[in-house]
Amino acid sequence: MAQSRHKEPSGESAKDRILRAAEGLFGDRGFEGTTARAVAEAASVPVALINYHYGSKEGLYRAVFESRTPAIHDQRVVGLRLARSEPDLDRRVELIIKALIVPMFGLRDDADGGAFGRVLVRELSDPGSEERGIFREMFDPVAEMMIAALAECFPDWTEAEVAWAYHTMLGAMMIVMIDSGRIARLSDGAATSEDHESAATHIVSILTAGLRHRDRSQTRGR
Amino acid sequence: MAQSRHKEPSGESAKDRILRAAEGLFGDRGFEGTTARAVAEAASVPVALINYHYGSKEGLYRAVFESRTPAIHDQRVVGLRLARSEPDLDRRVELIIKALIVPMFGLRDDADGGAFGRVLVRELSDPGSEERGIFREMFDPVAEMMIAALAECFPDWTEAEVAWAYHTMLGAMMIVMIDSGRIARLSDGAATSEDHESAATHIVSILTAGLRHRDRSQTRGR
DNA sequence: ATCTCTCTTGAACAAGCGTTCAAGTTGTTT
DNA sequence: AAACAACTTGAACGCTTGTTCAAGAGAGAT
Repeated sequence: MAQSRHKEPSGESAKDRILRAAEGLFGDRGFEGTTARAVAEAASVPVALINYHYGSKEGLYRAVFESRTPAIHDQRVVGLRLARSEPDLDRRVELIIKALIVPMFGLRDDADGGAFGRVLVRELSDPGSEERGIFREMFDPVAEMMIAALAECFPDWTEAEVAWAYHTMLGAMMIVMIDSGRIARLSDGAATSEDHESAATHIVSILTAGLRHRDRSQTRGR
Repeated sequence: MAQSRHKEPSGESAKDRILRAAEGLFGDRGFEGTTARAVAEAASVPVALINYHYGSKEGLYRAVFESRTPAIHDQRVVGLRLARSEPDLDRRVELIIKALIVPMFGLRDDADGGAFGRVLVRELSDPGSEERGIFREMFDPVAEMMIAALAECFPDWTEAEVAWAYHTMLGAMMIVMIDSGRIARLSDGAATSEDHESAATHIVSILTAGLRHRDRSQTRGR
């Protein structure tokens, strides 16, 4: 039996319920805005259980990342391997962009509901993130792989050009992850971040064209 | 005399010192992560003065937006008017993108140090933002103008295509505003968000090409 | 039945939170 | 000089925060 020795009436351990509740609340209210008691109530457990299982509030926060990151990492690596097997460089660019974006948007399908995406962007927005080192540990390795793959597509680009290409992609992805209705409001419902499939199609098409056809006369050699 | 009737030994009133300190702290630690006492200490005033001048912590938060938004708004409107006077639609696109991005990056030059940019992205990431309505009040009107200007450049595009073009631009801008060193780290210093002029050049060139040359076969008529 | 180990519980802790209040200061007006 | 209004101050308020603690519950091993 993979689970603990205790009974699991609802099919989910208290420890897991805490993690799932925490993910949702960290996404909605941020790390500081989320109280241990709110997590406990959402998970239907006493507050003390959080510290028993995760040591501290920050321990719980890290656990949320550790629970979601590996799947995203793996999907990106697979997507990147697929992209590298495409000999046509123009089509390979599109596959690289998809390898970055699709695993992230896929989360919105899960029970997750996009909560982890919001947690992630919040962590990226926080200058204190550098101290915690979550991104350095969990995301920088894949990021370097993606940048390297991009550099192979454009052998004559400068390092800065490749770097900004990657971060432009990242930024475009971010806005879908954090949107909570403004995109739909501004477009009268014509576009919505909840339809991630459509969002991915639009963004990928713009980014792909942007990388393929960018004017380098101002940026080359800087 | 534009100032209060009291003496201004340091050339800046206590009320302004509070506002400036608050902007920095809200940017670094977020709304919930910033304590009234930290703001008071940074501004060298007693805590009580915050509530006297701004009513509450949230009142101070709104005041930060009210102090920065008008200048950005005006610069964007001017940039947009300039863009509309450009008859060549291909070149007009680039001017519209610059009208969005340049006023925002310009803040990094000021004593501001990019703090307001971080406050802004944090507010956008917060689902509670919809209740507060800061974006609806202060940013949606210009956003609608920019989307309309974009639609004029591409008369055959669907509403969704225009909407996603705008939000892709917005996302790319965001990542520069919130970066606190990761871009430089991942590129070994070849790219840095502190050099906003270079950042703007790179991002504008990618976005301009992305809008001009995007493949619409997947998005047209959806 | 007893022991042991893991998990769970409610109560308590000190520290910090945003806000309020009455008293004091300062420059202007009467 | 007395009254006034705007601003500043330090202390205090009630409340919430993350964390700790000792006691209890439940299942497998002896």
